[in-house]
Amino acid sequence: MLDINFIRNNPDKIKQAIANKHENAASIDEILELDVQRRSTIYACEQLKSKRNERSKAVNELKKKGQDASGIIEETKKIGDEIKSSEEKLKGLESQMNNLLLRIPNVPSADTPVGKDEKDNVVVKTWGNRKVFDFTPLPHWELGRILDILDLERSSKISGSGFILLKGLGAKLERALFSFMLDLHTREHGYTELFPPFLVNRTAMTGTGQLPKLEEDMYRTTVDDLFLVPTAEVPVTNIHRDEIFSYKDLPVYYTAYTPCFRREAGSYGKDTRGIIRVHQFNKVELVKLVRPETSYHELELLVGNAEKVLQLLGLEYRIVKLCTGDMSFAAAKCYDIEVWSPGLDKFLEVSSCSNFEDFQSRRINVRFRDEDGKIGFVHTLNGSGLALPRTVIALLETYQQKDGSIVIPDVLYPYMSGIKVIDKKEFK
RNA sequence: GGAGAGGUGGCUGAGUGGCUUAAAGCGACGGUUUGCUAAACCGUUGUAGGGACUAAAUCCCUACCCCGGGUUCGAAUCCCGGCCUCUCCGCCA
Repeated sequence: MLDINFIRNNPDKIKQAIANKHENAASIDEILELDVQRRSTIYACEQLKSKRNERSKAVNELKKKGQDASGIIEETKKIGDEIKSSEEKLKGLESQMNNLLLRIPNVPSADTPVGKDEKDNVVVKTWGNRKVFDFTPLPHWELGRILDILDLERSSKISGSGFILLKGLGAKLERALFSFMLDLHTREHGYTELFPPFLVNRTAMTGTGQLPKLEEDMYRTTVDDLFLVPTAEVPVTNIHRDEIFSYKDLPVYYTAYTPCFRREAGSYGKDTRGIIRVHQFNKVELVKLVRPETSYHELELLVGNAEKVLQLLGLEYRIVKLCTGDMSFAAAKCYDIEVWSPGLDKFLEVSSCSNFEDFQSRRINVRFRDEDGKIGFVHTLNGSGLALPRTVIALLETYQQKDGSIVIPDVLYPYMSGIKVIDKKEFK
C-alpha cells in the first residue's frame, strides 16, 4: 500500500507508474477526492468529541456540588447523536478509500526498464556454459517415465492434472534438493530457518499483497476462510506484523521450505507438459526485513544467494531484470533467475527476487526505531532460493546420459546417501 | 467439543462508572556522584490520526487498556458478540 501523503504530493508520478505497470490509474483522483472529504470529516468529528468531553466534565463538577445538571445532559445527548452520524460517515469514507488504496500497485524503482511484457526485460548476467550432447537430450517427463521416478498419470488419478507424484530416487532427490538449499542458506548466507504453517488467514494474504487482487488464484478452505500458502513469503513476511524493531535487530534474514499451492487460474493450456507449471510445488524461500537505505544492496545480495544454488549444482542460468509491465503488483524492483533446460531448449524461471520497499510493511505495519528514536517502515524483500520443479527439470535434463540415467552433482551426494547416479535397474 | 479462568504500556502488575493525565515496580535512556564498574539519587519514557504553517521543531485536539457493537452526559471499568491464551475433562496423530 502506498502512503496517502505520498499520493497527495505526487499524484502524477503515481499515475505514470501505474500506467507503466499496465494497471488502472483512474482511482487516484477518486482517492484524492475521498481524502479531502475524509479529513474534513475527521476535523468536524473531533471538534464534537472535544465539546462532549468538556460537557461531561462540567456535569461531574455540578454533581459534586450537588447541583442540577439535567440541562447540560440533555444538550450533550444531542452532541452524542451528531458524533454518531459523523463517525458513520467517516467509516464509510475510510473503507472506500482503503479499498481503492489496496488495489494501487507499487511504484517501480527508477532503474526499472519501462516496458510492456517479458520481451522488454533485460538480461543482466549469464552464467555457465551450454551443455553439449552427443545425442538428443530428452525432456524431463521422458526421463521421469523411463527411470520411474515421476508418475504423472497416477498423480492425476488422485488429484488431477498439475500435480506431481515422485517415486523412489525421484522423491529422494526432491528431499535432497531442499535440504541442500536450506543448509546452504543457513550455514553460508546467514539466514534463520523457519518452518511456518501452510494455511494462513485472510489478513496475512492481504498483508503481502496476494489479496484482494489474486483471490481466484488461491486455494481457500471455505469453512474456516484459510488459504493454502502460494509461497512461504506469506507466512514468513507476516510474522512480525504490528511490531517495531530496534535498529539493532535489523536486518532480519529468514529462509523457509514450504509447499506452494496455486490454482494457476487463467493459465490453462500453457506449459502443460511435464512439471513446468503445477498446482503444488516445493520451494525454499528467502525473506529479508531491512533498513530502507540498505534495501537495494540487500536485493543484490539476495540474488547472489539464490544464484549460488545453481552454481553449486552446475546449472547454466541467466538473470533478467524485469520491466515495469512484467513486474508483480507489489514489487518496486525485480530480478528473475532463469535456468537452462536442455530438453525443452529454453530458459525456465526458478526464482523471482524482489524489493518491495515499504509497500508490504505499510500493509502489515512493520516498523523500526532508528538510533535517534525515529520510527519508520522497514523494507521487505524476498526471492526463491529456489523453486524445486524447474530446478529438477534442469538437473535431470542437464545431467542425463545417453542411456537415460542421471548423474548426481557432487554437492548432493551427502543428501542422497552417497548415491551418484539415478538409473533404472534394467540399464545395469 | 465441554467446564472454568484470563487478555491493561517494552515487561510484571494495580485499577467495580467521573479524583486516571492508567498507580507501583522492573527495564531502557539522560544527568549527578565516581579512578573504572556497580550502587545510590534526580529526571525522562508509547502509538496513530487531525489541526495550528509550506517544511522542521513545537504546541493544541482526538483516538487507542485484545477486536467489534451497545448502555451512559461520561466506559479500561457495565452489557452483548467475536478472536486469542491458560487450566481441567473428552476426542485424537
